[in-house]
Amino acid sequence: MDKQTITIYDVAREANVSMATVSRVVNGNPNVKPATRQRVLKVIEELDYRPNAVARGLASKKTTTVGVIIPDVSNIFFASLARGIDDVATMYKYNIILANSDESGQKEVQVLNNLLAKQVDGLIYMGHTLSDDVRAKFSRSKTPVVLAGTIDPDEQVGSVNIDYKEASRFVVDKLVKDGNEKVAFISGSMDYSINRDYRLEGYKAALKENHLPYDESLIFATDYSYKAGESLWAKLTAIGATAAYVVDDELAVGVLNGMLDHGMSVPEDFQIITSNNTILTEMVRPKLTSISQPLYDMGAVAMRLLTKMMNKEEIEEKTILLPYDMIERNSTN
Amino acid sequence: MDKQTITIYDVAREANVSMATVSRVVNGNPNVKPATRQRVLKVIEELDYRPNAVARGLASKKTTTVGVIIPDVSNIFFASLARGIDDVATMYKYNIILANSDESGQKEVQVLNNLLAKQVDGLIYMGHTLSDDVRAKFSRSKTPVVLAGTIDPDEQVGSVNIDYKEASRFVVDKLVKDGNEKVAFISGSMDYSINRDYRLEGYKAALKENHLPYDESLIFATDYSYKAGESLWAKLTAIGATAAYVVDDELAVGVLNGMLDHGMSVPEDFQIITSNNTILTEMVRPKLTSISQPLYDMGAVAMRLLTKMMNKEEIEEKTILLPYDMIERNSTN
DNA sequence: CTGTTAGCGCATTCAC
DNA sequence: GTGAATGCGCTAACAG
Repeated sequence: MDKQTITIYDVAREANVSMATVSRVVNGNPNVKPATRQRVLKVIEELDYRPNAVARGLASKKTTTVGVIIPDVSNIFFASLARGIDDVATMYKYNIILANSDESGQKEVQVLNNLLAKQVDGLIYMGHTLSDDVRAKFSRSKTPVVLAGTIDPDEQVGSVNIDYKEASRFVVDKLVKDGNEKVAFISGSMDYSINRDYRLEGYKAALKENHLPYDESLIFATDYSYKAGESLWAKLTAIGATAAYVVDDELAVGVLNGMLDHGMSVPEDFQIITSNNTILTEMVRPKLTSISQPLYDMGAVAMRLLTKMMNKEEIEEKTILLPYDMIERNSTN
Repeated sequence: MDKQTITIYDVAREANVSMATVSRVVNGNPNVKPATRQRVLKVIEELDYRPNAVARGLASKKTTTVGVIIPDVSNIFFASLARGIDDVATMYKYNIILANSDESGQKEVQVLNNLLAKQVDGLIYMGHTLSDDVRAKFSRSKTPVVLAGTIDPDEQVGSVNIDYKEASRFVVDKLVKDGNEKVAFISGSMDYSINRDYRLEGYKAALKENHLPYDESLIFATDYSYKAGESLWAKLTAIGATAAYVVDDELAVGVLNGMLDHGMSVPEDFQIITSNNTILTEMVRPKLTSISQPLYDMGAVAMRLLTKMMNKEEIEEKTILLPYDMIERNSTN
């Protein structure tokens, strides 16, 4: 039942060298005579020898794997980030242990312990918010951490985001300038710092700039789901809102379809700008105008930053803001 | 720079026992006197000791991690499977190393070597097809393998799917019975066994049952993309097709929108049934009728099967077919 | 350039 | 019940 496990000793014996030499050629150490290098390489080929990464990890204290904590892989937003992460990880010879957290504090802590036990060289964390438990563990651990698409007001660890406040201000300003005096802010939980301290602040700033009053009844805090959005049309029309900035695409599609299914026209009666520019925005009719976050790039940059940290390189700035954009489609004028 | 690395020896010393005893309590070995177990547990708590999984893996030859090869995490179809896989993996105390393959044979082989080097206890493979290289590696390796949502005509390794041929036959039959005499088959590459040997066969079977001729000009083999679908409307209408069975949701949405954007009505002028019942089918207007594959469950069952294989349990049947369904929405009559 | 020798942290016999 | 000893496969000094 034992699988043909070929070790470094087998190679050493066949090549008439010591295991140290084999180790050297495997690790690209230059201190090996070309001739013997060739010989060793040949034996490695013949025996189909593959270094045992676990033993390697134990001896070198490096596993070349990073832990990635993600709320839910089947959420396109996070999955896009994950793809960027994995591509850069592969580029730098790292593997990724992917762990779903469901945004549950308890599960996050458990997952984190697990990842740390597996001796990951670094961690990438994604989520709508960062619990105190988790933040505490991060700062206690010596393992480098980077947040991707995730806000931490403390800025104790690395992070890669866009400027959410400014992006929010920008699109709300557009909505107002296009003639909407009652612009709704449709968001997920206000417990999330990103919604409360960044996007809502941007929303308020835009109103202020345009000398419009802040009206709390225009603020909708729900969950990030299609269903939640679908049921919002009644309240929105009742209150006289003529436009909305929505913080999540599925939610926005819900709002859109709720409107359409109840006889409203978009953008004639109601205008919508959403936040994530996922492919959904192109698939619905009318297509949705959206802030465009470079999701793939955010993941990629986060992973790149992490490689630098793991490599103990100098980091110029560990809080990175990537440029955002606004893609105008047919849900606005 | 060394992180406070607390080992089993530290615990042993503090608890006045040997490291063997600590190992026993950590691993739940019953041969430990309750009193000393308590003492050890207490010290573990105090020192915040966390067993090093790498050392454990080297000593026990088990890493409690499985490799998952996925074409692209940001594809909702595979991501849904991945979510099911991870949930069950977590349930059985396994972690997942996720690796994107882009369906590239070369990358797959590389990824596979990598995963094997990391000593994963098992492998789950997803993809539209299984290359000979990869299949060869699977049968040569002693590491258990399960395919999820992936066809292998050989049936040498475990697999979890739905009955693609039957599902295809079923929906095409419906389309025909609803009065469509020219039903298009819109597929990805015919190099993929799943399209060529299963779905197309189901399509042919349905035609035959209904005494309709097989017309090759109704077969469209393109790639799985929104854009590809969007441009198909001209050919479809030119040939007089009044309905289509589409093998991928993004592709189907493309077909739908292509039709609508060019003045056709769905389902009045053209009916569509798609294959994966992802959330996309609910987000477009009209909503798409779809075969429903239990994606999450397929992933979950695949992982469950793998745990059995890793545990060397008896497997009654390693080629599992899960039930499919058809969800009728508004793209059919 | 190459070989020898220690561990890395833990599971696992084998004694006691 | 518990402890001492061995080895998993490899990296990393240290000699030579």
